[in-house]
Formats: sequence, structure tokens, C-alpha cells
Amino acid sequence: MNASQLSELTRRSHRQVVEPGKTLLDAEQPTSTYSNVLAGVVKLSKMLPDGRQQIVGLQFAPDFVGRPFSPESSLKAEAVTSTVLCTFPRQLLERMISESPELEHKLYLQALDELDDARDLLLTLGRKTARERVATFLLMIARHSPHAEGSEDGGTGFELPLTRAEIADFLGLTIETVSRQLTKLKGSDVIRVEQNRRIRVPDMELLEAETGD
Amino acid sequence: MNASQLSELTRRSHRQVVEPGKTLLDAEQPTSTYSNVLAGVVKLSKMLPDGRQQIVGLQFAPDFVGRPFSPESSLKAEAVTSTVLCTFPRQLLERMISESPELEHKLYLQALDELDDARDLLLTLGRKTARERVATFLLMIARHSPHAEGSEDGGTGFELPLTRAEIADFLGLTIETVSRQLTKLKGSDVIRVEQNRRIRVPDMELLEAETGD
DNA sequence: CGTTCTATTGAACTGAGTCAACAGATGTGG
DNA sequence: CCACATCTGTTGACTCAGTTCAATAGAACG
Repeated sequence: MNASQLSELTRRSHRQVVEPGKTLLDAEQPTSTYSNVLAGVVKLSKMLPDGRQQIVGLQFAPDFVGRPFSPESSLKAEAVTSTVLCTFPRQLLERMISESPELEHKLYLQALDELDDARDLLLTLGRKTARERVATFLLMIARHSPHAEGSEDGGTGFELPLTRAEIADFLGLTIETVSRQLTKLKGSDVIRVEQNRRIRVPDMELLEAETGD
Repeated sequence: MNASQLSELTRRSHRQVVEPGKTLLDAEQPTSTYSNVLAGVVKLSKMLPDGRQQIVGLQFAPDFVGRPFSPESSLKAEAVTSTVLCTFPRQLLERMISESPELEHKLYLQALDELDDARDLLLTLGRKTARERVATFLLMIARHSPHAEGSEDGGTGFELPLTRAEIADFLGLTIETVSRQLTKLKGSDVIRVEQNRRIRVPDMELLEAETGD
């Protein structure tokens, strides 16, 4: 990416803060914009005609959201937390990709990472028990938490960006099963649940031992 | 990709036929080669320490197998049918990528396609019933079958490249459940099973209606 | 301080798993 | 070419993890 490209991107990109629930990309209408996530969390989900839903990916800063080279994506992208985005028009991005091998290289590397994430999740959905799924999810969030307080006395603490319903949609479970497994992990002293969204992990290795891998 | 690169690739690549079960890539040892699948089917799988296994992708010709820019892949790649491969050393591929934006572009496009496939499978594993999973799998194989006989009298016929155990590993089910669902789909006249591996679909739309999407 | 989300808990149900027996295929050597 | 062994796939009976339905309890918000 050269200097003139960078300046054009800065000029034509649009920085914005979006609230939870805001749709960035819908399976129905063709993709018109791309975004970089600067802060917050975005969920990617798929839905069956009868309403069953599956979250197929979570994007954290500084991930890129969008599907280059394809008019529609069959995916819905939605902000799950309050999110800071840098948005730019489709044509600009695609022209810049064609002009800048370095940009395409970066996007390729991110696609490979997303592919690894998706395949990890496939193993989770295909073969893990409910308890292992919930532990796997908690560990993933802990690792992505910017200010997960380090290992002082009380272990690591972090905030869950997703509701129970969203965790269920991510793990291929029901709300009730997620809730019950959290309660059981609490009973086994693997986690402490402080005010619903706030989780404390006294010993990370104990949690890792619950993930199945 | 320019002429000298192409000739170097041709000279240094190695064409070979491998039998079912042959491992192309292992989670343990670092990746030393990359391959193009010229014919046949390759499975990508992940395993938990206790032996539970999940197939996270199937590669058909002319897919590329390998994970550029990462010494190890955490994936195992194995031929499921007799397969024709074009193999070349890691360093050659990575040098060629760095020299040829067009090559990287092609690989990027394939990665995006694999990502779409992985996410489709996530929806299947997270939210579909056993019957829907089996129907989804059959439809996928039918669409990838090179000589799936067209719609004459008896509908479409094709060969399953996977054993029941592999189908189960792909769909997050057990062998028994796969077998039972095939029997039930046969009972509903959605498919006919001719000699275990050979499937006939009288009416493709009937099968599509069983996939859940 | 009521209304409305969001989350927890309980009881009953069920789809898929487990365990076990059997049946077809495929293959091998006498 | 046939008996035997070995895979691969099917079927049945039973179990159980996770779902469903329903009631309750906290949080958040005006």
C-alpha cells in the first residue's frame, strides 16, 4: 500500500461507533461496504429458513469484516458490543486490492486465520460435550480480552461480550444448557460468576483442562 | 506467475498417485510440502487427545492442500480415495507466492471458498438434525461428482468417496446414526442405495428439501 | 417501583449414542 | 472355486446428554 492509496483510504473511509445489534452485512442484500473493527466485537452468523441460527465466527479488533470478490456473502454480520468501525466502499477496497499486493497479502493472512478459527469451532461443534464447549468458549474470550486482569491473587477476570442466547448460538446449544454448564463449572470451582457477564478464573490451567483439548 | 516460474514449478514439482489412507500432512511434524489435488478426494481432520475426531474439510480437484505461512497446521490431510497429486517443496511455493501476486490471489480466492465451506459445515454441525446432516452430505457429494449421470430415467447416480465411519466423522455423528438415516431416507424414497457406496437420487429436489436449507 | 429483558432452575421428554449381535463384501490361500 | 477370515455396514434394545416446556428470579430501565 503506497502513500497515495493510504491517503485516499483515510479520506474516503468513514469512522463510526455502532451500538449492539446493528447489522453491518446481511445475507440478502449485496455487500456494499467493508469495515475494519477498531474496537468491540462483531458476530458472523448463518440462519436456516425455519429460524435456527448459528454464529460461525467472532471478529475482534483489528479484524476486517467483509467478503471480497463475492457480491453476496450468505452471512450476517452484527455488532455484539458497542463497536468502533472504519468503513469504506466496496469498489475502493477491491481497486486497492488489485493495486496493492501487500494489502492482499494481509487479507490473505487474515482469511487463513479465520479458516483456522472456523475449523477449531468445527471440532468443538462436532465432537465436544456441552461442558467442554462452554469451557472452550470461556477460554477463547479470556484470551481475547484486552484488560483481562493478570494473575494476581484472584486469577484472571474478564467480561463476556455475548448474552447467554448468543453463547448458545455460537456453541450449537440452548440457552438453558449454557446456563447449566456455567453453574456446574462454578460448582467445580473452575470459574466464578460475578454479576452474570463478569467471569473470574482462579486458575487458567484448570479451565484449559476442561476444554477437551 | 511468469514463464520461468512456471517452468521451475513444473520441473521441481512431483506428480504422484497415492492410495486411500496415505497421509499428506500431519498435525505433529512441520509442513514440508504442498500439493495440488489433480484427481480424487482428500480429507482434512482434527483430533482431540482422547481420540475423538472431526473431518473439517474435503478437498476435491483442483484444490490446493497446505497451509502457507505457518510451520505447522494442527490439521491432518489424508487421501480418502486413490488420488493424483502434484507436490512441491514448501520453500519453492513460498518464494513463488512472494514473487507472484497472481498466484497469491488465486490462493486467497481458494482460502475464501474454503472459509465459506467451513462455515456452511458449522451451520450443519451446530444446528441440523442427523437426517438433515446426511441429506446435506449426499447433496454435496452429488454436486462434486464428476460423472454423476444426468437426469435420465433413474435420476442422478454417484459413488460415495467416504466410508460410513468417515461420513460420521464429517457430520459429527456415529456410524450407526449415519447408517440408520441412510436407511430412513431410502424408506422415504429420497435415495436408493445400490451396493453400499453407490447412491441413486430419483429426484434431486426431494433431496434438497431434506437438507433443512 | 412496576415493566421488561436476561438468566437460572426444575421436571419430563427425546434424538442420538452405546453396546451388542448379525449380515454382506472383499480378500486369501489351500 | 470354495471355506475362512476380516472388513464394512446394518439393525435392535437400552441409555443418557441435551432439549423442551414451564416457573421463577435477578438486572436494567424508564
